[in-house]
Amino acid sequence: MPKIVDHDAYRNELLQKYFDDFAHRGYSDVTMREIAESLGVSTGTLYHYFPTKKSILENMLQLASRRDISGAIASIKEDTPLEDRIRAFSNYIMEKEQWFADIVMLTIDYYRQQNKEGGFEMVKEADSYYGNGVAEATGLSAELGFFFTIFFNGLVFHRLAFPDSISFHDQAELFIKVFMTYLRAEGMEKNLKNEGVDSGKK
Amino acid sequence: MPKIVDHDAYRNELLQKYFDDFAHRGYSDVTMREIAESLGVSTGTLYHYFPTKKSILENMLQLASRRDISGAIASIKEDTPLEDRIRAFSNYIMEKEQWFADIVMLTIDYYRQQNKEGGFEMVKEADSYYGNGVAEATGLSAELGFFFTIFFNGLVFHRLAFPDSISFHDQAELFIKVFMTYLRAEGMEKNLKNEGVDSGKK
Amino acid sequence: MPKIVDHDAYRNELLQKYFDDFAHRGYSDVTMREIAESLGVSTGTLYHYFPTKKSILENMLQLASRRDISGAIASIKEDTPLEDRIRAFSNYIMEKEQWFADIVMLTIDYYRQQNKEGGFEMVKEADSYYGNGVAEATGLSAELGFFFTIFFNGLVFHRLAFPDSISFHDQAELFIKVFMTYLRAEGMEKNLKNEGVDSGKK
Amino acid sequence: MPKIVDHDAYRNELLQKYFDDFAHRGYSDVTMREIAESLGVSTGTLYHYFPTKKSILENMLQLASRRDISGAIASIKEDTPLEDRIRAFSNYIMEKEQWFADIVMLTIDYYRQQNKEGGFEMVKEADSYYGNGVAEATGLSAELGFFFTIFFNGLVFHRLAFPDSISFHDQAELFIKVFMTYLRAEGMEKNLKNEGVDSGKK
DNA sequence: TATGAATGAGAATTCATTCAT
DNA sequence: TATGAATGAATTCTCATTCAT
Repeated sequence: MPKIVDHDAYRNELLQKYFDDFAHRGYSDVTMREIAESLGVSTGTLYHYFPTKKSILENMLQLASRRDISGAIASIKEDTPLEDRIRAFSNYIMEKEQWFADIVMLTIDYYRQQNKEGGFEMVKEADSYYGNGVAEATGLSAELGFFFTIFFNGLVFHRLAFPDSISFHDQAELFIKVFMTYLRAEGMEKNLKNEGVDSGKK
Repeated sequence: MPKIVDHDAYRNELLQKYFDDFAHRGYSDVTMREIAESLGVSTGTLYHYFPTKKSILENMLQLASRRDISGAIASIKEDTPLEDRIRAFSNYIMEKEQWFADIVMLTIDYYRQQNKEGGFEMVKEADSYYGNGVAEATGLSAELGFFFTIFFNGLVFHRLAFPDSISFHDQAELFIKVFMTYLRAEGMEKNLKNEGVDSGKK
Repeated sequence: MPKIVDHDAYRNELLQKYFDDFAHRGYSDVTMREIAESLGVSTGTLYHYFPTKKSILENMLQLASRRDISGAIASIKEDTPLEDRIRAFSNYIMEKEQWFADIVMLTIDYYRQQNKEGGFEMVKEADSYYGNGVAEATGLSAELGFFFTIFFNGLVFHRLAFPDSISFHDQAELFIKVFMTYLRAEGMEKNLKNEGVDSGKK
Repeated sequence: MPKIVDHDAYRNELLQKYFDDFAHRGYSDVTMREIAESLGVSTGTLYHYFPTKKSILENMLQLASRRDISGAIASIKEDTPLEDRIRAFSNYIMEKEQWFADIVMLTIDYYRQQNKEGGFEMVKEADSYYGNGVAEATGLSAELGFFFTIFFNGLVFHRLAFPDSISFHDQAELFIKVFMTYLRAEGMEKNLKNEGVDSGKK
């Protein structure tokens, strides 16, 4: 019998190990040799787990979007007011800002590969992470869930491009203030999927 | 003297012609030969105008950020209420969505090159486009100008990655509603740099 | 003891199963993994039976040349006139044309490997199949045996390269006509090794 | 203006220079790097003239089949008896035996590539060299032209595989004897396209 | 015996750049 | 200025072979 290896587990391990470098350097600027070396395996072994370079990007994004949702949701405690939930999300993103920036960059790489001849389909399931996941975890409507996601993706992107330009914390707090003002003005009920959450505020 | 004018004008013409392909395919996936062919010149000629591939990216982003600001500002009429100004900006971005998506993508490429050994400095002036330009054109504070910019960059990015996910118009209108609600609640004065613009309320 | 019988029998089975693919694709274009997969064994097992890829080619040709001769000779009935014997050979080759084409191709591969550093010796015994075997089975002189063989190898080769060019049957019949005309003209006796076979033609 | 090079002439020069090695080592066993080195150019330059490795094989065979016919025909003098013409052909092949062996081997390579996915069409025009060209140059019928060609291809192949087995000269003379016997017996007229050639003997 | 994970040298091909014309 | 032939290091991917289990 051959060496016993949990193929899938090892694949994920490799993906996570190289996630950061891959995103920062960019799909096209990273070489299979470098990836292999960095992971401490031979190129042959790398190809044993990933048939093509593309498949690494594909699997990375898939893995990321899954961990993404679960991680964010886990950071939210039950039975807390809406503002706290939103702030919890915001803090979660701030803490993992680099990681979210990685996802933004890999998404661009993915988009570009997708448009190539022989490219692959966009990972539809990643879309749920953008918006629906947020909505679910906060109790907001899907539209507002996307609103939230869009802003924070924009924030992550902006700070990636211009690190010295703005403060994450300040813009995030501004967002929360603006957002909460709107929700209160409009009346919470309309914007919440689940009645009773954070209501009754005079 | 006329030579120099021609030279620069021709450079810009080349940059604009290939801008879209460059952004969509990505810095690393576009070859100098392809650029040359697409522009109808030889590689030798291309190198005559741009000493390296990097310099094309550099000049492209520079050109983009300049046209960006001027175009947006030009679309705003004087003496209009704040909401109209904001909507004018939003509409401008919607109409040129593809162009803004290109800038987002090229910015990522630029960021990545910047981090490389021998990479170049980030174009500082591009930052003004993000935020300060908006603030200036609308009369908002710099902080709110960035707030605006961040959201719309997020929106452009999101729709780039997930074209079928959300509507530009709907999310933009939602933003305007949220934003205006906040401005009205907080009192316009605090958020405007220039008194007297869009005032007279009450 | 029974192990060894199994071992060799299994080896031959593997060789025969993959003979055709090997010849058609070519020694260098076939991979050990493909061979293994096609045979339903692991690469490890394949290496258990054949220490190197070269050894597969070697054993294949050896096996082929043996079966070749025996098969052809078996197809010839005793005490038949020379023309019938020759035609029997011709028919045998026509029926197994693909098989003979395989041998032609593998022989080229073999020749090329032989010329390499570390290459192997030509299987001398295969030569007997070309010519001597035919001579023996038909009662012709060695020289005419080779003459026969040469023509039919040429025919197989030509049809391999240009399948739509000529008919096997027509050219074979032409050969027999030409050949028999010559034998009759020259006098059979001179061209036959064994007197008495197909004689009495006073 | 760029360096002035006669593209096609240089291509042919490269093809002829490497013809022999290519055939002997085999399509799959020769590397582009080796070809380039052997030709004294860089791999980049090699690719400048041949977009793929396949295209080298393709062009080589095409070039060969053309030179083949013209060379053979040129060696035949006008107004000579048929037997002399045939012998002239035979001598021509004997002198260039190595070269014909090369073509046989390359043809096999070609056939194998042709059968691959993405393979190319067989060079139809090469078929004319086999048979029709001979017929034309000797005045024989097409069928007998192919008969001739088939035998000599077989002879070349056989001597390639088993160099010590038979003599080219002996088998060639045997062929001529057999062939001429048949032609005389059948009556020349039937086998000649052009009346009057080499007839009326005795 | 049998398996298939692991290896790493080497394959075909690409590409930014140079430079003779 | 303009051309495109030439370069060669670097890229993705392959594959015969080994070996721990």
